[in-house]
Amino acid sequence: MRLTSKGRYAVMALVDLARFDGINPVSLRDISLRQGISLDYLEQIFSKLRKKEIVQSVRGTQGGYVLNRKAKEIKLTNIFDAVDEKVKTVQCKKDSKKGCNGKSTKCLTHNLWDELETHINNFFDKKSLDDLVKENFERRL
Amino acid sequence: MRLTSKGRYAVMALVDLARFDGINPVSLRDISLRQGISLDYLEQIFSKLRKKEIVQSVRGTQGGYVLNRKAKEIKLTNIFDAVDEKVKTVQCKKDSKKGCNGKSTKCLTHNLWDELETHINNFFDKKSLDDLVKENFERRL
DNA sequence: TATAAACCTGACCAAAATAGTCAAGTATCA
DNA sequence: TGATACTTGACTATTTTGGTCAGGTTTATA
Repeated sequence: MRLTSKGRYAVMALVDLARFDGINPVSLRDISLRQGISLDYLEQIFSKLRKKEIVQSVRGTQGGYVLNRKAKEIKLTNIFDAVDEKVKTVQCKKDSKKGCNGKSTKCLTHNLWDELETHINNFFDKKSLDDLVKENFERRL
Repeated sequence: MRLTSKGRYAVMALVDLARFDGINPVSLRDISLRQGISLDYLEQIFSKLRKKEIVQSVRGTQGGYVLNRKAKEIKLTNIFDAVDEKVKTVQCKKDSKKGCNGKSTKCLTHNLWDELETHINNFFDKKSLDDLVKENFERRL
């Protein structure tokens, strides 16, 4: 099981951006340089974040992106959801015609994976962007 | 983030096997048929489980596999570990020469991923094979 | 002791997902 | 009217996954 870069990058970029929340837009170029993430890739990611109304774009010179909601109200769940980073434990859910592995019944461990998903999602539901910014800020003192 | 089949199959197969714990060896052929997992793939998986002393093989006719420890003492962590299913959230750890993304410092979200790993591993540490067998048995009543 | 059942090993491979790059725009501020 | 920055979509190399295939070896039992 692994977390993909897309999800990680999205969170990193948003933490970077959140530090300037309310001050001025942050350009992707700056984020790219500071976080070491390819600009082109960031654009793909921010396009999705914008569609899900997590950020707002500001065009033109001195433009960039700003948060569309308070950092406290942006949960990691929202971010992962926006960039299609999902916690997938079983395929069975995809085509509900079949059970698991083509059987008509649930596989022996079906409930387990459900539990695990819930467990992980709980973690993401609790954490807000604001939490991350604060943690990071405290660490620097 | 997704869980790979290898980890899932390993757990499914072991739950299947654990139901006959102490009675007689279970052949991979039987598990393959019951769980709908390719025999060849099961062999790969059980080879790893045996090396980590989670199961023991019984050769010859009527042979198969048996648990090498009590089901209660086999945690999911052990199983995942055996089949190289790891919870990987950050790459940074791999080459400790660099920080994250080639920076000399930890990335803004490094602690977050560490926390997440711990959170997930806690879940796996608590669950034993025995728990799963019981849950499954109760569900059938 | 022959043979079939079952384990064991390693090489190989196709498909999917990932992690981007590249190109060609459009909008807007200064 | 540039320069800056967002916007979009197509494309691609690499890696991982999820197996298959071939050719063994070992051992119980008839």
